[in-house]
Amino acid sequence: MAERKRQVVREELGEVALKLLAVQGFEGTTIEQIVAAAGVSRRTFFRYFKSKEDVIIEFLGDLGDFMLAELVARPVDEPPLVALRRAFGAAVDLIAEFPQKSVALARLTLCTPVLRGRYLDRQADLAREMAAELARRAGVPARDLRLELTAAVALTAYALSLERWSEDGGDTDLGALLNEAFAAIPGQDH
Amino acid sequence: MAERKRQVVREELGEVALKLLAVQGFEGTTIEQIVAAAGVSRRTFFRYFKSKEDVIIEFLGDLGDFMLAELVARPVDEPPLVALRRAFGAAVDLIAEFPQKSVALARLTLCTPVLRGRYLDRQADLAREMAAELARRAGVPARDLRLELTAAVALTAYALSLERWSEDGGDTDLGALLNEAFAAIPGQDH
DNA sequence: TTCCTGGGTGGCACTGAGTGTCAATACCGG
DNA sequence: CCGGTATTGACACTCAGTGCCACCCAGGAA
Repeated sequence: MAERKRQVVREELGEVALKLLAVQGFEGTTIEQIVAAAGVSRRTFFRYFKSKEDVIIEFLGDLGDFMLAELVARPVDEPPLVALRRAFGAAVDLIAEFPQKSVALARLTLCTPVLRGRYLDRQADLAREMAAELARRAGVPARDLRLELTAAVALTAYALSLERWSEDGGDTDLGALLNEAFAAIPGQDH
Repeated sequence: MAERKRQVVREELGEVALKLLAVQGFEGTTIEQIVAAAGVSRRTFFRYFKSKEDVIIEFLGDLGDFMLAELVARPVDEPPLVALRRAFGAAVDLIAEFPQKSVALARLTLCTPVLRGRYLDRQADLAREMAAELARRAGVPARDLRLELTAAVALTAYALSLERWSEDGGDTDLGALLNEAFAAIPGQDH
């Protein structure tokens, strides 16, 4: 009951914030403006989000968790790059369901230094976790150099696709971009 | 003349700051403490550094510029990954000249979220610039997917080496770690 | 109905980063 | 010794983020 209300306030705050941030830019928008538009106090904002960045970044966190879960769900006999591509494909489908919101989010993240930093940080973390999962599947010890590099290059391919997609304004087919980027990864034909 | 003095103050400020930050951590150290130890005013600090982060990050920026210059200086007929490995090797030699300072810098950067974000941001930028240089050498249009992925994976190999090296406290041979990491990059044998 | 208890909220004051402004000062050539 | 330029310090300000406390408003117990 009270839990429902919390979720509603949180989503409302997130929506209002994204709208303002997308229009005025990250640095150009103060928390004061966000909470005024949402009708809550400044103090309450910080009860829902650790920082201004977190309003935007939490979407990325959720998406990362989703991608990792998809990877875990892939059959164990798939080669690493195939499993990664399919896992990312599922995430891409999720993104494509809300193209306008995703583009706004991506644009804001990519052109705001502090957000881009947090995004890349999360990506590096994800690469580590994915490499660990790939190691588990392959039955080799964690922190395998090859697998860490594989996860990193796959995530870079994904990031490049997303970047170009958001530059195009979300018009092109993100799934196709992803496949193209994965096809450009060297050393997977043997 | 006055230019000399500026450089002296800047270096003194940088040294004092690094010492304090390494001991107390990034968040745990205030600008107040740094300027008190350096004997200048808070305002003056911000005349030399754009932000607290910049005291640390500027070293990374210089190193990145150096690596890029080394890459440009490599013979054009070297394959991309070889040219990158050699360029990084030169940077590694530079790092190995000041192991204690480099380890402090690396540790601080890697375990402070906001600094790690800036570092990764810089690394992504560098990957883009290096890919552009590789494209120029190869005579292909810029923004080549393969080359961007190559640059990104090479920088990841470098970053992984640096990470393990700093975890070891700088005891191991960073150059050897780098070669090992590059050897683990898939798809370079043909 | 009354009490009272707990989660959510707003107000307030505080720290710390970062910026603009201005007066003072130090240093240089003439 | 003097005038101009660059550096500095001091002060005031904005904004992010945090701690604290009083308040309010449900819902359960007497």
